[in-house]
Amino acid sequence: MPELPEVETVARGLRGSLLGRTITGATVGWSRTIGRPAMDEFMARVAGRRVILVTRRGKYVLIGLDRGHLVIHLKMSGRLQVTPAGEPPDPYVRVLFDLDDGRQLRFQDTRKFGRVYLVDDPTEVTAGLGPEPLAEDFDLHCFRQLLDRRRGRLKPLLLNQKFLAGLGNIYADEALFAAGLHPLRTVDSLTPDEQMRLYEAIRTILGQAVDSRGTTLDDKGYTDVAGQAGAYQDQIAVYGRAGEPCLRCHSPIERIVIGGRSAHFCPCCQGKRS
DNA sequence: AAAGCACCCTGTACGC
DNA sequence: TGCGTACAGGGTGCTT
Repeated sequence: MPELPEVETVARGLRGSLLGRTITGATVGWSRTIGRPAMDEFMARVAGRRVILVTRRGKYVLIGLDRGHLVIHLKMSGRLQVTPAGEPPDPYVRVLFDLDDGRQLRFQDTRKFGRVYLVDDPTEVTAGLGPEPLAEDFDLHCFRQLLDRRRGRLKPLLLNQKFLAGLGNIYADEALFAAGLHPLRTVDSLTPDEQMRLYEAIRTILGQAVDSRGTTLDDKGYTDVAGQAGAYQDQIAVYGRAGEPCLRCHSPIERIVIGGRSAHFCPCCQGKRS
């Protein structure tokens, strides 16, 4: 599932192959994939636009055009691939962009949860997002201020994109493990030292995952723009490891459901109480 | 503000 | 072997 590190890897890959290219046309295979404007207007307005910028905000890929911006969320199963001309069609391609060099940018998405927007200003889509956890100016002081305005349990908070942009289920669980914090711990129960550990854990885990070009859990999982898998799955400590021994203390990893979402943790290394 | 849940989808895992 | 069903997952929107 693409989270910040995967989306960052995709954005970097796209930057190399899309910058300066002109989109000669677009074909939509599943109309609901287009968030806005309506499908026909989308196809008409994107044709002839040149790519001048590729960035990321939270889990969104932002493709700046000479007029307007494509804003793309991969959700669970979305993939962006740049393919050579003549590549055989993929059954899960939802949006196809033809490029002026003969290649294609393909948005593939088996689950159809992903969305592609064409807007004048990316913040029309991303306005509600919290800060970027890897931004240089996102320091411990900022993080403490964010925490002070929140209540409730840590796991749902880390998944809340309005709190912090970019964490998903995998890296939220990994960050809580790295910080030694139980996912059901509440924000207001954190000591200053625990706040710092959580801050450091989020930054360290995300940074390492970006360096590893993301997590690919299985052959159907995430890949980068060239179709290559990430490598962070080799460093996963708790996510998807229920019943397996903790890498630190060998206790069996537990899996519980919090707010309708799975949470994986070591009951020994991540005590419920501080 | 937080919590719980249905919804959007489909491949896959599982029970019989 | 083959069928039906539950489930996973991110985000939104609704209700409590």
